[in-house]
Amino acid sequence: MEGRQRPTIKTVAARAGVGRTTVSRVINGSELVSEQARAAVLAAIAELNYVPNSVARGLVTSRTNSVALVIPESESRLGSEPYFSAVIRGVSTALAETRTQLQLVLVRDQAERDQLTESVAERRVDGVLLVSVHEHDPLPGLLEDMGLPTVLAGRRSPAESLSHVHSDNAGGAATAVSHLLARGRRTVATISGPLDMDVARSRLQGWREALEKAGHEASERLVAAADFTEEGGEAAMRSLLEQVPGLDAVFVASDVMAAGALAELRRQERSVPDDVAVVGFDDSIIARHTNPPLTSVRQPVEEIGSMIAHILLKEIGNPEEPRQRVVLPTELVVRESS
Amino acid sequence: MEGRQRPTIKTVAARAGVGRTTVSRVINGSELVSEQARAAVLAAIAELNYVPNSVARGLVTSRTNSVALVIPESESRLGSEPYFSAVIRGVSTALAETRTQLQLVLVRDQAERDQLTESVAERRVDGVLLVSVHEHDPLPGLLEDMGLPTVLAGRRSPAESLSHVHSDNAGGAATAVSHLLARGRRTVATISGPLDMDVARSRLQGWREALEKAGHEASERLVAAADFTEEGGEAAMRSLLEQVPGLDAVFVASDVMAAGALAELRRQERSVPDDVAVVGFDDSIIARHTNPPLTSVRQPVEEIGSMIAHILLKEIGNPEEPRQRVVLPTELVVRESS
DNA sequence: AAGGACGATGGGAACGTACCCACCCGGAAG
DNA sequence: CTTCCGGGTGGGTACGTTCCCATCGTCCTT
Repeated sequence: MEGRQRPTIKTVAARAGVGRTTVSRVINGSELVSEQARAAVLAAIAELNYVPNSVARGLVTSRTNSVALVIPESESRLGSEPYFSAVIRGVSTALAETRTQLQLVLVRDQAERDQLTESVAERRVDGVLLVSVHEHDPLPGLLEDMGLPTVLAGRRSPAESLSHVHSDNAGGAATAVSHLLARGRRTVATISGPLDMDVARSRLQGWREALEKAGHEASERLVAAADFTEEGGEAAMRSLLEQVPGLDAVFVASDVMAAGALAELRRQERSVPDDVAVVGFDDSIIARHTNPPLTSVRQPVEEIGSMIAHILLKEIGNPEEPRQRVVLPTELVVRESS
Repeated sequence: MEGRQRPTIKTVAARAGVGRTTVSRVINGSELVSEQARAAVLAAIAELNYVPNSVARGLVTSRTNSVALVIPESESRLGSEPYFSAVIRGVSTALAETRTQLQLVLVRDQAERDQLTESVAERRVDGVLLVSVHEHDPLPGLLEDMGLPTVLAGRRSPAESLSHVHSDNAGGAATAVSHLLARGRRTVATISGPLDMDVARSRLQGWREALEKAGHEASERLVAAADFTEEGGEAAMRSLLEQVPGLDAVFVASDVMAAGALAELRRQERSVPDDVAVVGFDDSIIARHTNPPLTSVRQPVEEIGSMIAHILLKEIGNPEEPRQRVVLPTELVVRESS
């Protein structure tokens, strides 16, 4: 009794005393079927415990009802960045409504990247969600050329041609810097992300604009770029303190880097916020637990996730759908570090 | 030129001047094909840029080359617990070697649970990985009945019948408690996880054994159960301090709960570690950032992930494979909270 | 020199579904 | 009473692959 064959549409048809097509119509909710036939089919389905074979269906419809979420990051980041988890949650929520499967693809090295493009070429997914894109990443263009619906969380550049969703990075950064200035800080440095990422450039731009608007000079000496890791933040803070010993505030483009910066400040016995005020970005879990708790720019990450999923589903449904660019607002959460 | 049809195996066969079967043989690495034919086929594949259609293949082989990773948790946990991210990384690493796709399924409510069982019934995956199982979770049994290869991270109970991998929870907890006793603590309380989870019971058991081995009484008054959340940890700490005001140490069954406990201790102006020593479990990123940094039991989470994936792949390859139970060692990481 | 044996090959069938199209039948319109 | 129309129905076919089996040489054995 164990290995019983799964019933097929043919079994159901025989049981219900109708043709295969009628069963198919009932399953797919067609109107052109009599009440009587529908009832018979439904009963047969229930009795036989029939479930349509989605692979066979996919073969004929050439749809897989699954999308890939691609996270192209070095190993260290998925672990430390709650950002990715939140995106995953949002995507999963949006997808759950439409019975679309989520394929998670972590791309860490060239081998995994090749595998991804091959998997995409095999048409195992109907569309692709891309997170954390770098400026010269070949993947988005590749997907675009293949005609596969693609939506980005973030963008390669302000001229991004694919649909994308991101938060108001420049605005959030500017708010953070204005907040620091409003508290009387004079010399606001910044630790930026990798400058081949638009998200890093935008936050840097926000810092610059806020300073200039307030009549300060946004000197290059006040900028240190890092790589969104804790160690990177630490090293950047060290370098800033060397370059500009008199700084009294720093806007850090991510909480994880800010945690590193705080560690370095502590090591150099600079008190936070008395000597140096610090503001992070993301308002991730870490922000609440640093010493002192970190003021941070909150971005609606989960919403970004659900929104890219929604847009992708729409583009899968209709490839002619116009591309969308969505910007979501940020919010400053003030804690004790500033 | 945009919407060109993808080449099929038939196109390739015609191009190479051979039959479909020969092409299929070349693709699947069969030995029974002449060098000459193989070369012709390979050339045709390259020229046409042919990629096999995995859906069609799946239809006949009834294999999808994808496995599901099911994370059945309330929304709050995937975000806060680096545990899940680490498992995902490990699984992804192991799967990448074999070109197996990873379907991520977040199960948060009944609707998503129904969808999961349906998706499994549709045979869209070759096997299932289950994380964070509760004692009376119906899902593992359901999967077992369906004959679908299933491997757990953790176990429902010590009598778990499915293959599973977990860390030495009891041993890790005992080490933590012994460490506290060795530092001269007299009254070691504990905050446990939900007692319908084996992982929580095992850690509680480790606490109990270590106390008894040292000649202390493991009184029930020293135990407060929480739900692995920060707020839960906070409330549990509060209740312990009410019950046992004289406690001088607490072993907390997760870092996230420990962070909550630290917050409550701070509020009640108990100094850590001077008045109360605290040890957590997981050695997650949070442990390094609490105030003070948290002593914690490290478990090899990423390794758990890659191991469950490996075992699952083996069972998919051969369903007769004997069930495995793997226990991985833990390690105490001492920081300033103890 | 004839009979196997074995490597190489290709055609047919099957996997389970959706869709095209032809068919049947009853009621409304002429 | 015939004709037409359209709702309801089911058989044939296609989707792209793998596997079974039959066929065809060629080389080795007796």
